[in-house]
This record gives sequence, C-alpha cells and structure tokens, in this order.
Amino acid sequence: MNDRPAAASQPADTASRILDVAEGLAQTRGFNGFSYADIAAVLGIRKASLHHHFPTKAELGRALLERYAVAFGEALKAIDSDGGDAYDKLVRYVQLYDQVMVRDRLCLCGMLAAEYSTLPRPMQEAVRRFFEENERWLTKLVEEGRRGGSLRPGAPARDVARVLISALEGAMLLARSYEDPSRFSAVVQPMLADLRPGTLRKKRRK
Amino acid sequence: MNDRPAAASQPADTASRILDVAEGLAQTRGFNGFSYADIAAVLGIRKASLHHHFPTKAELGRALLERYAVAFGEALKAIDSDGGDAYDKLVRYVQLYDQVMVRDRLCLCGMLAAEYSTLPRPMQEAVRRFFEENERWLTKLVEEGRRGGSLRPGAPARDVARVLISALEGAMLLARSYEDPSRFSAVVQPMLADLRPGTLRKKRRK
DNA sequence: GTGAGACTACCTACTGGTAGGTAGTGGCCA
DNA sequence: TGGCCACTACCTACCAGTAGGTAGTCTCAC
Repeated sequence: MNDRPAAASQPADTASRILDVAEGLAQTRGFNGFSYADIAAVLGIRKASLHHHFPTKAELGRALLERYAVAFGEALKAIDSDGGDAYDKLVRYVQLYDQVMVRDRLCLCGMLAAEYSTLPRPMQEAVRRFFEENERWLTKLVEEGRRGGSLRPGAPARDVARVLISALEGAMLLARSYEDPSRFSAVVQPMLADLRPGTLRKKRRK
Repeated sequence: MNDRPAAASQPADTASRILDVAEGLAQTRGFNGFSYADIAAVLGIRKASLHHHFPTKAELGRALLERYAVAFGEALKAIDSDGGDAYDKLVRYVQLYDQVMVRDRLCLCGMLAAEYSTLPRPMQEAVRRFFEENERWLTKLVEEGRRGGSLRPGAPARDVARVLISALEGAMLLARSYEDPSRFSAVVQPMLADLRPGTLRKKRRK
C-alpha cells in the first residue's frame, strides 16, 4: 500500500500528492463530500492547476480507484507470498482494513459503494471490480483453509467470503459512527474465532 | 412503518410528503446527494415552501431521522408482540432490511453512517442512537434465543448482535454495488443458518 | 525555444437560505 | 352578519457562496 519509490525520498510528484489528498478526503467525507477547492487548499496550489493534472473530477475519481486497486492487489500478493496458513493470511487481510480504520477512514470502495448511484459509470464499474477481486481472493483463501485444516468454514467458500467482506465493510461503517475504532475488532474477532477450528465448536452432521 | 391514519386516505400533509421524498433521495443518493431543489421538483412546489416547513437542511435531516427511528421502533415492537421464537423474530428483523433493499435503497442510517463526518451534530447523534437501539434489541433477542434454544450463538449475545448489524449493513452496501438485491439474502442466509441449532454443527468444548 | 506545470482571471450552474408578499381559512365579537 | 385578526401555506425574487470547469499567460528547466 505504498507509493512508488521515486529515485530517492522526493516529495512525490504533484499528481500523486493530489491523489493522496483526494484519497484521504474521499475516505473520510466521501467523493461528493469534497471539492477541487478543498484539495487545492491543502496543497497550496490553485484549482486550475488541479484541472491540469485531472481535467475532470470523474477522471480524478477513476485515477483514484485505479491506484487504490493496484495497491490493494499488491497487498494481497504480499500476503500470498509471505507464507503462513490460511488463517494467518485471513488475519493479515483483516489487518489491512484495520490499518484504514485507525486513521479514521473508511475503505475507499465502501464509501463509494454508499455513493454508488451518484458516481460516473467508470467509477461504478471500478468499485464493483474491487469487490469482485476481493471476493475471488477470499474465496480461494477459504477453500485453501478448508483443505489445509486451518479454517473451518460453515458454508460454501464463496458465501463465507461474501459474509466476511460485508461484515468488514459494515463494521468499519459502524465503528466510525461510534467514533470508536476498537469496535471494529470487537466485531471481527468473533468472526475469526468462529472460523478457527477447535476453539469452541466442532463440525458434525445432524 | 406507516404514516398516521389521518381520517380517511388523504394525500398526506405537505410536511410528510417532503419527508417521504427526502427519505427516498437520502436512501439512494445520500444526504449530501440531494438538494432542496430536487425535492421541490418532485413535489411541484417552490424551494421557499420547503424552507417554510423545514427552515434548514439540518432540521430536515433531524426530522427525517426522528421519523425513521420511530417507524423502526414500531416495527421492532410489532415483531416483539407478534410472537414466535427468537429465530422467527430474527428472520422478520432481516426482512425489514430486505424490504429496503428491494426498493433499491440503503438503510437510511447506513447511508448516513458513511457520510457521518459531514453531518450536523444532532444528526450524528441520532444515527448513533439508531444503531444502539438496534444493538440493544438484537442482543436481547439473541439472549432469548439462547435460553429458549431457538438460536445457537457462537459468541456473547452482544458480539453476535454487532456482527449481525455490521453484516446486514455491509451486505446492503455491497448488493447495491452489484446492482443485484438477491446478493443480500445470499449473504444473510448463511449467517441465519449458522445461528440455527441442529443444522450443520453442534457446540462442543475443545 | 519549447513544453510541462503552474498561474490569474474568469464562467455558468447550482447550493442553502432569506425578504417580502399573497390567497385562503377559521375564530371571534360587535 | 360582517369585519377584523391571526395563521398557514405557498409564492416570486433575490442573496452570497461554492461547485466543476475553461482560456490564456507566465516561468523555468532541459
């Protein structure tokens, strides 16, 4: 979830800095909750300069989602390659969300999902792709965990994946309304415990 | 979830009609996603007339939430008094959300939770109260179900309640992004099944 | 000397909100 | 029974501020 290295630790090019600010605003106030003027004020440049880099807000939003998806994809790849069993990987996946939470932000796509009907088409499609990607990755993970014995899903892997994503997104939403990030893990921990074999229950046919 | 009876089936007073339209817009586009002009256009009256009934948008929002909370509270009371075991009641609770989904809407408070940081204080507090109320009701229900044997929660009742609300709100968000309301029940059914005793698993200590 | 990236200076459309006015209704009392 | 008052519900016409966006100019490193 990092920006590119850029030779040394340069202050990053303007386009990236614009995206950084826009991302923060979008994750706290929503895509309709900020304006070019807001970004310009933070960066100390003029609105017109923003239009030089991102001609329209729709284009800015598209770029925002593209970068976000790439970063998220890389984070997933990192989890994949770092080893550990499926349960460990699931914990690391959840940490991805937690890292967003503690910065008082919402998952970008969770936020945009709420605003869905007001978004330009390309952004709608990008939001959907993001969730599909997550669902695919999680489904594979749950399947892997079932085979390896590190997870004990109580339903088909894809259903479990969907429940997880829904609960994660919902928990972020709720935790922020309570202005209490710890609520997030309070929701997530029971779910993880429930997926872990040999903690409380054991599977059995009726 | 009904308006007052009002003698016969009058077309409802203007204030209620304003709230009806505002509610629909807030649930589909968000509170920041509509303007007084939008409402006025739908109702065929002037913006200024809206201000006559609701001086500020903040006041309109407050009234919206108040009415919504009352209606929801009544719906919960109806579930309580209609009998059935805790599992049945939980199913009816979920149906409340489903009824919103099929109209292509989001739970009003779920939507407002996303916009939380941009809302006037009184609205923020009302959103939080709504979730607290739901959590309280659900916790009691899960407890009742555990005692009566119609539910088999895998965690403390309050945790289960929180997971349920989170997943429900998240599932609505996601289902709308997929433009497929049926996704909602695809998430909810496994959760309900998991809470139902004697279907797949049986509790056991390690 | 050219082109990327910033600027000044604007535009149009729309935001929430206000000022001031009018038509109609119901009560009340002389 | 007619006239006045207070009230509700709406109106037209406007306000300042902000939204996203554009045209044209300056600057300076390559």
